[in-house]
Amino acid sequence: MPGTKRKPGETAGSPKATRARDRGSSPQDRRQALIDIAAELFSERGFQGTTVRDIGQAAGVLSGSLYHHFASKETILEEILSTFLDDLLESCRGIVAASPDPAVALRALIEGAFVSIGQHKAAITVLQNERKHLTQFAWFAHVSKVERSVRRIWIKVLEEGIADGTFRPDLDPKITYRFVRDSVWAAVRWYAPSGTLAPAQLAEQYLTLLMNGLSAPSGPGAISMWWMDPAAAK
Amino acid sequence: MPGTKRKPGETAGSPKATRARDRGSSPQDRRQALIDIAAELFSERGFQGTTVRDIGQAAGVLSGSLYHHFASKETILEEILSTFLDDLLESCRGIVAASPDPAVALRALIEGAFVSIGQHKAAITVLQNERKHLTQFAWFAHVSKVERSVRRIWIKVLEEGIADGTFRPDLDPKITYRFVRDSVWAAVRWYAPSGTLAPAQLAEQYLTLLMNGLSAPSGPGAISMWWMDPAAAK
Amino acid sequence: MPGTKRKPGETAGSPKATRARDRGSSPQDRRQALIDIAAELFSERGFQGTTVRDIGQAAGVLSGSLYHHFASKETILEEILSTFLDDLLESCRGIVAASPDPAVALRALIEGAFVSIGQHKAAITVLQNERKHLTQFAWFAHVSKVERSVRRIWIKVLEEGIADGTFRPDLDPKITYRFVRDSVWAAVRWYAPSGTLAPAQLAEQYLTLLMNGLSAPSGPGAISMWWMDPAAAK
Amino acid sequence: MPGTKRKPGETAGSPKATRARDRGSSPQDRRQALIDIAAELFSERGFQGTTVRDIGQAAGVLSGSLYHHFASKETILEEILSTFLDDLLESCRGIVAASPDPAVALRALIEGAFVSIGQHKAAITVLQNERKHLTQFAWFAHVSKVERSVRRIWIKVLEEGIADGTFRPDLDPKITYRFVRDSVWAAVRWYAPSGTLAPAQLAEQYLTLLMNGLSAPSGPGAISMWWMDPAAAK
DNA sequence: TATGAATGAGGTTTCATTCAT
DNA sequence: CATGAATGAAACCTCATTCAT
Repeated sequence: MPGTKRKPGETAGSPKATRARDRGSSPQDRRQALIDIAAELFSERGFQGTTVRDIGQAAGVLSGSLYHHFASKETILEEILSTFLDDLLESCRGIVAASPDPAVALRALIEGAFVSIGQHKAAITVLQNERKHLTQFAWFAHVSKVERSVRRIWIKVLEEGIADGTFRPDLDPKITYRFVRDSVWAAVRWYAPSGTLAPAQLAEQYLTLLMNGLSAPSGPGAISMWWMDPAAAK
Repeated sequence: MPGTKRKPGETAGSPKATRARDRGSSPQDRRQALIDIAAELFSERGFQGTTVRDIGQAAGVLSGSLYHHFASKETILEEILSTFLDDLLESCRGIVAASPDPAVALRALIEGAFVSIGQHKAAITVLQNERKHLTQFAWFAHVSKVERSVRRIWIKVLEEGIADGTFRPDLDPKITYRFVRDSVWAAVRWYAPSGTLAPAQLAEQYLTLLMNGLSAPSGPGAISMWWMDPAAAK
Repeated sequence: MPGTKRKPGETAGSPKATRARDRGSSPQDRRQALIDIAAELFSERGFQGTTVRDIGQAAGVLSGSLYHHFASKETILEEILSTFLDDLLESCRGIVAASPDPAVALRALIEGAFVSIGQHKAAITVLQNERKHLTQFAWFAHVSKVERSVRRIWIKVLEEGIADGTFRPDLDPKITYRFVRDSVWAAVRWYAPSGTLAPAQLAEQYLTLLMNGLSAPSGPGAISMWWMDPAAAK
Repeated sequence: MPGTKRKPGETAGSPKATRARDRGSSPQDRRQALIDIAAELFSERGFQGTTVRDIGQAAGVLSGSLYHHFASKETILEEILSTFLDDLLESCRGIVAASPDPAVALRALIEGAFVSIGQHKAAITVLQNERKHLTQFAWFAHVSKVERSVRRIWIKVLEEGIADGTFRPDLDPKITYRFVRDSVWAAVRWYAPSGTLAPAQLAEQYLTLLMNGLSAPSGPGAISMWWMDPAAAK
């Protein structure tokens, strides 16, 4: 169709354009819907890689209209991250309050982290990918603070487990925490909860690996040390 | 308005301005030096978060001068990623060629991955954080291809280890590979090889955790299954 | 160097700066006005010789604002050329449909071409000067296609005129078409419709030359002045 | 071949690179060769559309090297245009000096113009396409001056032909000059002297058209008036 | 003479944000 | 609340030109 004039700038996408107005929901719901749309995009393209135009388009409004709901693009991210971390902290607190036993607590913490991948994919993705770039913002201090609270809970569980003989004593709780946290959350990049692998299955695989290690169980007391440097092990 | 002079938007950093021309290094070195500078910045601020002005400034030249050496900002990244993956593949191939034993091979693969954190920090960081945004570029196909080759090597080692009874048979090699890969490379975000923790120490901690699991070794035959779902375990 | 403010590289022309927002025209008009401004500049300085800053400045906005209306500088040109050629084709089709006689049709085609100089100066100028550089763009295919349609119409008229004995048979219609087309449109470079020479007068001069040639009519019954405007000729 | 490092910036094109040095010719010849190369590119891509890198590459040297031969890109163009116009003026002067008869002189002038298309394609192209942009340069005054001299010669021939009854008296010599000049030179855009159409043939077609007009010759005194508006002509 | 690294100005384009309607 | 036109800063990139080697 040559000769057809194109109109750039912004035009609210035709198919979704109606969605914007015929929503009988409360302003709070509208706001949350926008946050969810933005979160989806952030997790797909990154925070820097998502433009406010993208968000507006996905929501069926023009970019300028977003500023009636949020002070800035950053504000949206702030809300996404805060919600995630507040949820996470609450969940962690509930877990340790309910589970005096370190082993049980750790298991629940890990499962909870896996579950959060499904619920807070965007927040986890952005937090992993763009933390450095975000630390410059004042509001990020709150996020960091909550993160530290969560960290303290995990480390306390690990330390108690080591103290009471549940966990092996030759591990640094801080390093261990980072490994566990990172390896659980790294799954955010490839794990799609809607796929063939149920969250519980995935968690099971991971717990098996994490708790018993890769080595095949071999006769009682027969823990070999093959992974030590053979030369050094003589 | 002829005769009107506008303020230039960019000036080469004053103290280094003189250094720009009297650099006595070979042409190949200069190019590599620029790549290294860019890599450093990419790993700190991300690819999208680093401007060509930043790179130029860090190198003591104006941004335009970079285009004497590289066709585009993307080209620089391409070279960083290709170099990393080519190195990695070569290293992996050498390892499996030299280690017929799956256990020994796995150990070496993991150590090699840790070592690469120190050498290719930028590539690993960018690859983790901006993979999605990168797949749209044609050149990324090569990167993906090499990644798949590496993946095949790891999985083969895991499968062989399971087959010969070294590794526990109840793990999916593909999932296991992803966990191990992710948890090793996730360390790129916080691990500074120049710090107090030597790469070998870190690798040792990780191997301990990975091979034997978190559980403390307890008396002969006393492998409890506390981490199983308590409800299911009765 | 935080806190350092750099002089902006561009400022909307001061006297018109206020005009930018309170323009009361309809959206379509605004768009067309921008196209007209750009066309004027393109015809004066060429496409490559006109910067988007020039266009913005002439329109009283910053260059970036143009991208609210057009996807790129090229898009503006595309629209200018398409409009011209669509108009031209329509006009040619109307003429041949209304004039079964080749002689009458040719006269009308030439007059139409002269009139179009006044209406589509920019398009004709750019098309003549930068055709080669333009063929690399995909959208130019449409322009070329319409040009070929116009060409077919002209050549058909010439062929019919030769066939029925109106035009001299010793001319190649294709070459003749090119000469006529080029010599009419070449006038775009020096002809200003607002000057002392009215389009009709110019067309008349050209038709005199084209139809009878430079040679003075020598035979008996030599009719002079036939080319004058019939109305004015009494 | 992934992993292959690309080197942008400039590298003297490999196949032609040798041409640069093994030329045993005089510096004058070298200079002229560069001018010819530049002329070719200017006529293909326009002056603004040709970069000094393009010229250098076509000549097998780096762009910087051109500045040993010419003060600037503009200087090259200046030389191309001056040479053309000096040649043209000389040719025109020779023609009118040798042909006292206006009809013969005009014919020779036109033929000469056609021949010049083959010899000075670049100059004619650039002059047609970028005249406006060039008038701002001081050196262009010389070009304009010579152009005016040529114009004076043509117009004199036309005026003499009208005065002695050779050319029809109802034509404005100035307008006629422009038409003839433009329609001859417009052929530069599509006429390839190396093609199937010899320059002499083309000139013949054009002279036929120009001298006798499009109308088929019909019995003496039988000049029809078909081109008049039929409606108005009754 | 030629090279190659650099400059500096300026090009097109992007994008978060503002604001009158 | 939404629109749409605009801003202004900054992004990537180009290119004529310079100059030490």
